[in-house]
Amino acid sequence: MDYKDTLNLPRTDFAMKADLVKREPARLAQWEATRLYERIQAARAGAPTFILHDGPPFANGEIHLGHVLNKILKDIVLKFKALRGCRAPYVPGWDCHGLPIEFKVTQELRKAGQQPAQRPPAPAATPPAEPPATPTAPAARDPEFSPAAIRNACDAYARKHVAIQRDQFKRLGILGDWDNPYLTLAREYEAEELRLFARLVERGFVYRGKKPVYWSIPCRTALAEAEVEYQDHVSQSIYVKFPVLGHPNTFLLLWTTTPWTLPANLAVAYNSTFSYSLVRVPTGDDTSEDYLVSALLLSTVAAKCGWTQYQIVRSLEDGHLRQITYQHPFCNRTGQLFAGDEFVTNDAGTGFVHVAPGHGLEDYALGLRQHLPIYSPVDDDGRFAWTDDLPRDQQMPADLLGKSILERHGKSDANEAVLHELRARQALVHQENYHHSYPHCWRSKTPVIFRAMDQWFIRVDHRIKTPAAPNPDLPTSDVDPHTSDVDPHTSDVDPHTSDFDPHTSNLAPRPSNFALRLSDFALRLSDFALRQLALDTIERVRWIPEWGINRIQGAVQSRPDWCISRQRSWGVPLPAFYTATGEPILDARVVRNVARLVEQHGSNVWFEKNAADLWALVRPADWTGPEAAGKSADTLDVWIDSGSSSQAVTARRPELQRQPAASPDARNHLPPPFQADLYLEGSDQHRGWFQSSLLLALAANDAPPYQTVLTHGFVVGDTGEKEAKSRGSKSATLWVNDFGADVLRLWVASQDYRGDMVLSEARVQQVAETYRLLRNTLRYQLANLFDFDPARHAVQDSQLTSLDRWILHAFAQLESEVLRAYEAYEFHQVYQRLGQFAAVELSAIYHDVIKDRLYTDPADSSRRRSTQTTLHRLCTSLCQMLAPMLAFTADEAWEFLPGRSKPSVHETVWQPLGLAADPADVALWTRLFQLRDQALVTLEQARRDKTIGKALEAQLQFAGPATLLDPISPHAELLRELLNVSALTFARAEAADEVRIQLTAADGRKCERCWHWEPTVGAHATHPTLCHRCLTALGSHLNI
RNA sequence: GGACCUGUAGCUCAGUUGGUUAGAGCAUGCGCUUGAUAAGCGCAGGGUCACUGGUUCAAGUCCAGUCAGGUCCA
Repeated sequence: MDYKDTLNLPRTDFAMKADLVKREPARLAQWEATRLYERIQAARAGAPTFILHDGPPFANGEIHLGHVLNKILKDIVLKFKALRGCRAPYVPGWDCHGLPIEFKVTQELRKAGQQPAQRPPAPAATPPAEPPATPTAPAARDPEFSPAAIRNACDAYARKHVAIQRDQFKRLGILGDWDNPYLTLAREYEAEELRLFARLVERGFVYRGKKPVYWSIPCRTALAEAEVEYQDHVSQSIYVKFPVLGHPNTFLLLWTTTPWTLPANLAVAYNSTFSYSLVRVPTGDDTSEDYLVSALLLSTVAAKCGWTQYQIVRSLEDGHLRQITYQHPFCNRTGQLFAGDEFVTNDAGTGFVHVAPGHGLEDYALGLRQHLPIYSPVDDDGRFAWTDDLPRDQQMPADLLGKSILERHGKSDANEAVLHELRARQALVHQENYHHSYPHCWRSKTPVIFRAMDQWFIRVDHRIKTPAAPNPDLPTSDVDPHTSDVDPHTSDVDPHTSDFDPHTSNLAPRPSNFALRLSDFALRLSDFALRQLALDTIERVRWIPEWGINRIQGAVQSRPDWCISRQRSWGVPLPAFYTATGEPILDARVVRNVARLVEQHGSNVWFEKNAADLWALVRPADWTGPEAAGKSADTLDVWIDSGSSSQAVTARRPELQRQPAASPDARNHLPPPFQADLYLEGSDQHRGWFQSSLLLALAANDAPPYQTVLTHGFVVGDTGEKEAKSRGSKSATLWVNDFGADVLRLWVASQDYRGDMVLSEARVQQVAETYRLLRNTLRYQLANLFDFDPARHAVQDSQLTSLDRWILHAFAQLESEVLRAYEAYEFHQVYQRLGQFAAVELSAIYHDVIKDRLYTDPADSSRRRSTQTTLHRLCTSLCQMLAPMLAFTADEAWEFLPGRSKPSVHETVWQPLGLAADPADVALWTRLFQLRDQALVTLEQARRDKTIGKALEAQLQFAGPATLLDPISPHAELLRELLNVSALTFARAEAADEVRIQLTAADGRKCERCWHWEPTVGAHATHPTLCHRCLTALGSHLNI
């Protein structure tokens, strides 16, 4: 007969080949059909909450690898938290407003050469012309299309891309409320954002001021960063004399490449760390002039200016320079010197930099610091013009007025006129062409200018006058637990029982050291300016990795006031009005009324109604201020959009509210409703969303929007350089289609995300190898559980064999390490530990050793059932440990697990096994593994000598002194099993000081069934090819 | 140009407060097995710890600088 049929060989339908690209979409469909996400949320009702607030990606284009990384990391966190019993909802979001979309849409509209179809119906009569928003309001919009038309097209565009990206995200196995994401274009969102803005207005944070922006002269429009292209350009580089007051014949020598900005010069900057020389240059027989120049640049400057003989009179430092006053070369005013170490360099020029606060960002920042006017004597056509910022007699000579800055054939009237002015006063020392890269308008291809415009700002150093009253727009966090509709008895998880061991878990819903209570902050905003409050708060937030704190501190410390107005159509309207004389009206009550209107009709209402109608709708009944004649045409900076999400989403969505606290004391420690446990984004967001969210939450609601902020690096290509489509990089969807989402997820988990992550075909291949290892591990276990029913066959702990106890002990250690790593967000450690455990402890040792007992022992023998009990436990926990990373595969394997409690692994609660081992056992096993290592060398030697092929052909003799042998000799069978040899004996050798191993060919013959070499083979007449053990095993089977 | 960060075997990661000969797993090579088989087991090779200098009895680890790469800013 064929004895193979009498073995308990493994069998399973869990395929070895993953076929992820085919299998994953099917599982996804099943998750959706059975509403898995909703089931998990329902099962966790009443459990401790973990709120991760999603940073909204931009609703433009397809997802790229950065999105993949970010969303998978978030999903791993949330799946882990849910697995550990938390209610961890996920509300995905999209950032829908902003220039890139408006840009794309206007291009498309222009290409189509027509107004969009969904243009609002034109009124019967021509609508009354709007009064200009302000006298200097920029005409930033595309004149070809009405704002409402552009906005409708942008809305459609954004929604289309939300749908595209949503499907791509879902394909990655990310569970969440995809049917109800938050969109910054939703009217509820916009309304809440405006209410937050109202709060800033009433607290005095918002003001109107001037700031230099890019300006395209032919297009008569302000430009955004993204609309500027850098091109090579030839500028006029000039060295100019500025007379020093009180020192005749003494001049500052300064350098500029934009002569036309000289009429706007209000200061000169130097570097306080440089040394400056006063040099005397002969100009005639007895005459000379003195010049101030940076010492290090002196020789270059002298060469350019043709100073052949000059003398250094003395050197000057910071202390001298700051006291100097100079006369403007052709305007009737004086100026001062200021330190500008950030931008005064020693690699070009003279060490003195011309400062025109209305014409440059650095100049502007210095101007603000020194309280200089933001003076920009240029009109919308790019021509010189007097302004009201300075008295007329201090401004440029009248013959400069009207000169155009726009270049024609490389020359501009304004530059020429200024040069003429300088020459006439002998103030021009040197002039040359200067080749450099300079910003140009993307449409007209002309050089752009920097020009100060009226803008709205948030004052970052503002301190509110009175202690904060509660924000009326915020839901109260003080929920009465008795009126809560959550029934803790229907929940899977009892928040009050001991699932959360403080020693092994920091999953307690709120680590108390990070519980930032409102009361801590409410008073402090009146004690400290916003910036200082933010800096204090930053120290109380947990930053992962720790150095993230440096980034955010740097960003907050160095930031200027926040310019929040944009001359754009696709955004939330900046709800200001203007009087007939152009005075702005910005009032919190009006803003709240606008919010109400927007909530009812959407923000298009602002663009579709004229100022009079709008004003009538939002004017407070008891209004005593000036009446509005015009409305703002500006939109809010998109960073206000996404930065408002703590109030617009975290505080508003019902599922993001916390479980009401059980005791009054605990309730005092409940964080405010807009505060999330975790924000998780790329490290570029320190300056972006982390900052905007923090400032807005503090300014409006007195507390930070997050307790912990985790950042990750970026995905780079094989060469370590940035991945970009332009470099021919593979798209995210292609990666998914080539490898499957689970391999990509595993790749994400394998990476230490604190640095850059290199993605390449070869490296993903490596991860795919690990994937196969893990999949095979699960497959082996499942295949050997084919006849196991835990309810009927499970063996009690005390009945487990020593080998089983060993692996469970090792597994318990693994589990606590994996748990720790997950909790510390160190997923690459999870990956390493699981991979190594599967390879070494399981595949190379345990799985290899137990084959003999699983296959050859009687099916229902206690030894086999003990091992199956162990396998069942291992496989159960392994599926759970893998589930956050291998979302599809772990769930697929789970379906094959006998006696599983829930349909999906993602619904289960992962309870660590925690089998503690007897210390004596641990010592024994340590010794056995030492001997095993030693024996493996002996076996390998014999294999090379062709004495044996497989280990079962060998028998081993361990010889040594009694002191070494006695502790292990009772465990000969254990050791034999561990080595998988046919026989193992011990021999006393008192003279030896160590154990020696001798290998010989095994006695007897090979048993046809178990493949052991046994002397008993041949003893039985009917079954001459079987050993005694197999005969016994087959006793009932064969009717022996 | 500035701020912050990263740089340990081909790959992914360990490496406590400085302390023997720098460790794993994967991959590679060579064997074994053919009852996990497009699997499994064993053995072996592989590192100037980016580079240079310093502190120290002792440096992958501390300090300074250089180089390469990234993010943000200019």
